[in-house]
Amino acid sequence: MRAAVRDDVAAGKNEGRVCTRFPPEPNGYLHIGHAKAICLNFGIAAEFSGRCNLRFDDTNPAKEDVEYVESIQEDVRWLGFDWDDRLYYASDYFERMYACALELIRMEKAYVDSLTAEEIRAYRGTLTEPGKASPYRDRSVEENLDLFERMRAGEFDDGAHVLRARIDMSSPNLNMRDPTIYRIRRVRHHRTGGEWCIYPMYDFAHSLSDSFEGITHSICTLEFEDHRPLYDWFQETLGLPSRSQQIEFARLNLSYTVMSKRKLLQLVREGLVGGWDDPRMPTLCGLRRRGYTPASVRNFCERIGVGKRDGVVDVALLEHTLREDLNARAPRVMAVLRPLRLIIDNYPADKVEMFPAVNNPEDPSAGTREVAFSRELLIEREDFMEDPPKKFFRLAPGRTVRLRYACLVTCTGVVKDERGEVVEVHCRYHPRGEAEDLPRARATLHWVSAPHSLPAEVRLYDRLFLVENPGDEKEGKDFKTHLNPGSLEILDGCRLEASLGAARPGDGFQFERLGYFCMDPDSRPGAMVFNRTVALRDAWAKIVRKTSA
RNA sequence: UGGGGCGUCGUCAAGCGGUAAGACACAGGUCUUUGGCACCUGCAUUCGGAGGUUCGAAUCCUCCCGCCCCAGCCA
Repeated sequence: MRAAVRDDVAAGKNEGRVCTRFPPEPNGYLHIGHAKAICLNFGIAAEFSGRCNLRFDDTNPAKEDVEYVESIQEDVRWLGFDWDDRLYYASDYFERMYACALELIRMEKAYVDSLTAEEIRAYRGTLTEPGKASPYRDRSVEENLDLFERMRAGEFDDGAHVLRARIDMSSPNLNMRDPTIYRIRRVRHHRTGGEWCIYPMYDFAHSLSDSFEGITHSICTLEFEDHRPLYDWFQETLGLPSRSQQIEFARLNLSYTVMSKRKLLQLVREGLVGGWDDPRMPTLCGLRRRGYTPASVRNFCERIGVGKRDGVVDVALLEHTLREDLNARAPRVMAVLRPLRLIIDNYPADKVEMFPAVNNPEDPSAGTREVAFSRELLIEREDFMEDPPKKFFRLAPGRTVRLRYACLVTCTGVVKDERGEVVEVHCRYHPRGEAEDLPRARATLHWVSAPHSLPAEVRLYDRLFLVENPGDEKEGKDFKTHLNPGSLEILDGCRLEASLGAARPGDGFQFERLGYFCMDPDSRPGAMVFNRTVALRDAWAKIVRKTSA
């Protein structure tokens, strides 16, 4: 891909100029598949010191809406790209396109067809049989001009006539069998209002728009490969001064998720997720709410490469670029998701100490903060086991562990409720001097001081689907049958260290030893909500998995 | 049985006639006040298959096999 562009530049094509465009249709939210296209178009332009335009392909008013043109701009900006003042709309070119259509009619390269949609389909032929000419194919230029002008004037109902390019009804490429280029749609357009009642089709509009904008490289996905001859035909036949090279690439597929607009829309419509920005969605707004950083998405797009092979990229790679970025910049903090009371018997009840804690070991400039320590602490329930297996080296009766940034403690006993459940762990701490003589603690636990901690709700997310390729609906299996019932787990009663009281929605942190979390916009004063962006890699979980398997 | 594409490690992906990069995943190990991070090691005698050309082929030729896309007045 880059090589092709490089060759064109080297060959002096377009005077070495490079101009690309990202052309979304404003009929849905952008997802990570679009991010690949965005990074490609803006990336190539930047690499060859060219320009990349943002152009809305708004030629089908029945499906489009301003809601989408706004969200799309927000998402592209969030990803970190800038189109300066080059924000365009295909609808801005309607008048010029109409003039081009008139021109095609005069050249006898287009005609008004009055067949019904069904008839046109029947006349088109099949994959193996050629199509046959419409009885209206040889209308005179005058009649075509008259009819087409009256189409624009609004004299006909939807579907009464269409304008077709006059190419070759027996072409083995179905796209060349006199494709429709204008249809009547008496629908208000979100930008042109009631000005038009005929709208151009994609192939015509896209080819012309690219030429009008001086696009040198028109990057699109594989399914348009068959359209390239038609794309070229419009520019050549009309003798447009600016020609562009269409280059195709394979769209992105991610394991354990779906990417088609139709399926994503279905998830939203049927309430299977909370909305377009549900943190489990692969939409850019969903990823943003989940806590993904723009850099992590960009790096991901960089690493997957670009080719014409359609495959499925492992989400593990996305998670890797995410952790890589978050590890470098997320402030560390201590939070306990499933609290277990830990009492330090030899620590005075009214004493409170402040210990300095490192904000980010990967970034010394992030500094330190103070965390409160007291007799009553809360630790993670899964960090204590009454009867630990061999490789478990966290807290257990008689065991000594380190409390991060604080001290060494040894478990002296437990308190159980009537059901035999451990509800309290008792320990003895080792003051400096004594601690040095102890054998090295094999584990370090995170904790919070019970009286100083803050309550919060934490939402744990997992992959939305249970199978690698849920979109593959062969054998009639609906993709929704693969939904993961455990993709969202809500934890209440979590306790956070006091410094989190200053967090704001969108802020991301590493909850030490647990994962990366970010504050959700659902948070209210006194009722914080955090989303788990991604868990830390977990060697212990791997051991558990292996020994139980 | 028409046309257009694509087949290199579990997953992406370099390679463009000179003897298989890299990343993720995976497996071991070192380090460690995060069982995180970092670091080290291992991981395709082989490039969908079979022939052929060549001193030499993943790269060129032939045939075969497999997968994807196209019959919207959607994009």
